[in-house]
Amino acid sequence: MDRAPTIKDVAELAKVHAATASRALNPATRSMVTARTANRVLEAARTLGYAPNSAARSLRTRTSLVAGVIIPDLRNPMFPPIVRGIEDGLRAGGYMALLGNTDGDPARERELLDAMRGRQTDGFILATSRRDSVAMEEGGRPVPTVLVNRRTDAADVPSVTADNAVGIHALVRLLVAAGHTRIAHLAGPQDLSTGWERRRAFGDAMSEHGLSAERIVTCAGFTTEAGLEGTLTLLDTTPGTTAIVAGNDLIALGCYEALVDRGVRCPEDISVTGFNDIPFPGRQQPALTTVRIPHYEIGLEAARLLLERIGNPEAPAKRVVLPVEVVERDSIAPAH
Amino acid sequence: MDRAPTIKDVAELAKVHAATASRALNPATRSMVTARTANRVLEAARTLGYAPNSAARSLRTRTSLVAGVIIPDLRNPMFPPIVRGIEDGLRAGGYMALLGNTDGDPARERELLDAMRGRQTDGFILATSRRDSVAMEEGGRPVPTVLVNRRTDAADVPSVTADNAVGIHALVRLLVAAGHTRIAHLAGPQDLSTGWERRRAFGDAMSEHGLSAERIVTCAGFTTEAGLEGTLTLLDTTPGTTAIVAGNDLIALGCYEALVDRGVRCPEDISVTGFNDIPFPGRQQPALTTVRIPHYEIGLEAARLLLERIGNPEAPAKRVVLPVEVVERDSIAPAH
DNA sequence: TTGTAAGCGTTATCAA
DNA sequence: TTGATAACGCTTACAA
Repeated sequence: MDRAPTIKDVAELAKVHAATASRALNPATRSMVTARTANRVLEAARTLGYAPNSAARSLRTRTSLVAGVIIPDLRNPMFPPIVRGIEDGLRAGGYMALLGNTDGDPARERELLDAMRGRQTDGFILATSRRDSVAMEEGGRPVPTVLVNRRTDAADVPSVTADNAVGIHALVRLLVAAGHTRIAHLAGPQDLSTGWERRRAFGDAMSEHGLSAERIVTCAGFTTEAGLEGTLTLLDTTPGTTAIVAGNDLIALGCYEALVDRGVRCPEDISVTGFNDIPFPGRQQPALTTVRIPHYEIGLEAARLLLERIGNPEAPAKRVVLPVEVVERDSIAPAH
Repeated sequence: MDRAPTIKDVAELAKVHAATASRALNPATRSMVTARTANRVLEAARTLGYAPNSAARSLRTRTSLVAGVIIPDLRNPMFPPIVRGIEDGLRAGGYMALLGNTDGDPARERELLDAMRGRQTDGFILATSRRDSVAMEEGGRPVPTVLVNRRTDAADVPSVTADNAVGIHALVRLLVAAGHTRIAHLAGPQDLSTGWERRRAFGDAMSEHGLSAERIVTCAGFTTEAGLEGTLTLLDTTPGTTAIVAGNDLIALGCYEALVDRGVRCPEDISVTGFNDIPFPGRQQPALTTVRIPHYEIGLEAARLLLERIGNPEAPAKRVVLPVEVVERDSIAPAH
């Protein structure tokens, strides 16, 4: 045998027709066949080491058992555990993941999406959506899609996100308990749900404590550089700030740098908090108080949702929100 | 149009036969067609938003433009940059990556390999090979495969690895320059090329400096736990050790823990070095002197090699070794 | 240069 | 319950 065995080879060995072999091989149709022939076919398949040709199957059934997973950059420590969760979740349904990075470039995202659809991908898990992104469709039918970590304003696409509001409320509570009142927020980009929800939650949390949320600077991105810039602006425009709630851990890191530049001590002069609890390259000084989000579980749940969605594309879109947990470290000190 | 456009739709719109459309669409065969018709077809394809059905193409051509990438665990910080490099390298050849994690389980690896082969994967990039792993074949023909980071003893499979020998030599030179002579090695598993090559290089480097490499303990794995265990054994069996060359960064981290347990100070009492320069979760104390390997480039080069291999499976197997760089931090002190 | 036709391996429909 | 047959969309001899 110098080529992979086909279902015809199996059928021949089992002395049945290819169609019968197909029925015997597929668990869903196995009941259409007598147990005896089913066994003969299975046995033949085993001895030949038969594996179905998925290209042929895809062509015929119009499904591929492959899902596209699109993220900004795998090197962002947010994503490896999420992607791992996705992979494990997909595996449970016999699916595999086709992975693509966009570096945040919408054009690149389009390309990837097109290329993956051309490859008969059955659905997508996207970590790249913006608040105004719209649901994909193909010939009037929605393409099964699940958003992960970020979501759109429109509620028509299923999503799995962390509980941003609860996380921010907990951080603000911690700061208030430490005596802070002049608390600022380094917001993330407002076209991303994460940036927007956290900013909104910050406003809500402040008013709950009878404080006004006026010390807000919006950063250009969820990056260290943007965090540095944002902090400098913040220090220049809102004197008296004693605590900063950063939009995420990277912004908090940039904040650390800016504080050092300006000779401001953390946490003695200004307390700082992050969000996400990503593993840091190298040392953080001081260790950052932040909100841990369940990265792996977010991915796992997203995969489950996608499998559901593929099974029933018309079902209402679930929006799953997973609980978070505050991790107290050394970046908060009592207000002076 | 309630279904994706096929090449027939394109042909119809361009008023040519499907075969002609196919020739016009494929850059390799475009010269068989007049420029005028080629343009008409391309134009028609664009207006319809045509994307070729890859299942049909795969079925016909027996290639899928998909490569399988198999790693132990994406959450190991070694792998994200490697995988990202792979993806970028594959993209250059129009390929995409199907990703799978094995958690180091050979059975799981077999499953993945089979599942991916069933999906017509054109080749594999494996980060999971052991020294005694054998080249895969299918019907007598080798399955195009490239090994990353680890390789087999047999030289018949292409691989891309970091220069383990140079890295270890540089570390030993650093320690010797700091006055150390009683230098120990916490070796990684000897069935992995990384563990074996580093151990061998340690022996060579020591003799080059006229020192004997007798203080060696082999750890059960490249993990923090194994590093802790190994260090305890080392301290118990080889008194007088003033420096430890750990098999990788995780082993070094375990070493740190063991030293703290035993009340030994690092680097004052014992100097420690790592390998890989992975981004650490949280803080390391003291910052680890280690060898940085070019993760991204390793992945990129592996992808290039795979594309070459797919193009010409019979060509001799290249074994690419990429240069490394020592990163001096705070975990080495002068010998007392 | 273009059209015709066959076939890749599977599964769904229809008939026996 | 099983077999025959057609079709999925594409590429490639071969013929025109």
